[in-house]
Amino acid sequence: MPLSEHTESVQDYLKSIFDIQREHGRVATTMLAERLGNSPASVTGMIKKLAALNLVEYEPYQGAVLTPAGEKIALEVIRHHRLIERYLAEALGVPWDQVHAEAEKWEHVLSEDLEDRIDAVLGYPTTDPHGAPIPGRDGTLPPPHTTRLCDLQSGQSATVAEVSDHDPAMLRYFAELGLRPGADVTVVAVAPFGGPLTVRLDNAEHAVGREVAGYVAVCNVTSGG
Amino acid sequence: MPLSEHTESVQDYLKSIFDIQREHGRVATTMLAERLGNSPASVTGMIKKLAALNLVEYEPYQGAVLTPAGEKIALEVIRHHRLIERYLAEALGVPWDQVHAEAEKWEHVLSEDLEDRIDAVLGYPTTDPHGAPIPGRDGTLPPPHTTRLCDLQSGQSATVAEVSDHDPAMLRYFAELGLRPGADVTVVAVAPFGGPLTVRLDNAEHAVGREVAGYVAVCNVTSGG
DNA sequence: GGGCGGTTTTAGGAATACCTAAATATACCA
DNA sequence: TGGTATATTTAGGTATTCCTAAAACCGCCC
Ligand SMILES: [Mn+2]
Ligand SMILES: [Mn+2]
Ligand SMILES: [Mn+2]
Ligand SMILES: [Mn+2]
Repeated sequence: MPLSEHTESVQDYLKSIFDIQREHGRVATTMLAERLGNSPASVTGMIKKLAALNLVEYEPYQGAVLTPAGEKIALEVIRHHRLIERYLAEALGVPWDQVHAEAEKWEHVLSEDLEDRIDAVLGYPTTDPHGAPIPGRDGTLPPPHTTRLCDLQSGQSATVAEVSDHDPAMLRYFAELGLRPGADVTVVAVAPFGGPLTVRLDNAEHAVGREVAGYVAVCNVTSGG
Repeated sequence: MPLSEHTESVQDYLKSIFDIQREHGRVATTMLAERLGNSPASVTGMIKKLAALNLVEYEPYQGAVLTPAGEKIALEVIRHHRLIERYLAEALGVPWDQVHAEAEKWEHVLSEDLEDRIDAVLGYPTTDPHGAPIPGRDGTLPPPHTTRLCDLQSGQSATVAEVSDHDPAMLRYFAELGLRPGADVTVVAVAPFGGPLTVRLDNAEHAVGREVAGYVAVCNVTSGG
């Protein structure tokens, strides 16, 4: 059963449910409604439909969880999305703050054959331009990163692993700072009372808000040096 | 007003109306219904909607004709379609009997920005892989070819200009024969009573049915030699 | 343990784009 | 010029996916 067995709407719901579930466990109606920009009432209706299709398990008032079948489709859509983002950035030079919007549309009409061709042309990449992992053809996906830039303490260094890709303006800001996946970052100072972090990137120092730093995942954390 | 102002359905209707209008003038309900695979009743309904949007002129029982606004959108969709076909064939190696189906889906979600990037990467091509002209950004399109392979007489040579792209099996047949845009073809013999043509391509001779030869447009016709 | 606020579902409806069956207009032919 | 076959439209319906407003539920706090 290829993706095209399901409507674009169903694909988008499953994708969002997957994302929320990763972060929060069971998916509440309102949270899903906010993410999708639909009314809670509409979301209830669609969740019931997904449950009837055996794509989610649903208990009224208790939220929804993906079934294995639903998760498989979600991962397939996410694979399309991230492969396309990577392709647009690499092969067509689309700026990284624009690839998301383009992929959002294309992901639903990509054939499996074209998916494979794109994968091959790119040399079977494992991450999208924002550092997010691309699910394998078999639906495998590494666990999410656990450490964020805002979790680091003064003096610690790390490698940028992934940045949030939903706000184009924030992505342009990240690009300005040099805050891209693979970049080395050092936390020079952490202001108290939830204040900004001072970080060093490419030998330049920048003050960044605590909240923004929460949208950056890091790995390879080392202390001092 | 970008393409996305109109539904995919509207885009497909306008494209088909444009195609039919080129060949037959005023577009009859039934012919459009056949092309789209919809019932005539549905087509009547949509034509009335298009007329309300000022995209076609419509006289009940007399068929429809595109307005300038409708034609502009049709040409825009066709430009997307043919650029995408070309891109898929050239950049991703999609076989020429498969590009049509893929482009049919992608054409509706292509942004103007990505359209420009693809155009540039391809070096501003003027035809798709089947020889059909790609409308310019400004909506210009050369007049259709007037001579078909089946119109040639014994002894005449010509250059293949364009082949029909709607039947993948026929495209594979054309590829086998070497009947691709730009190829030189000579008509060696024409059987009487609507019989087959014998044609020479790449120094090999083939008998092809009169009907199939009607799906091949030619140019640069020369007699004898 | 009752009440209250926020969450969620139900009820009722709108828009889009299809369909089949029946009615009607057109065009052609005798 | 009437009659009929064909093309087209109208009438009535279905499926999808969204909406707002109102009702129902859940959990927390006093
Ligand atoms: Mn896929
Ligand atoms: Mn991304
Ligand atoms: Mn365009
Ligand atoms: Mn083509």
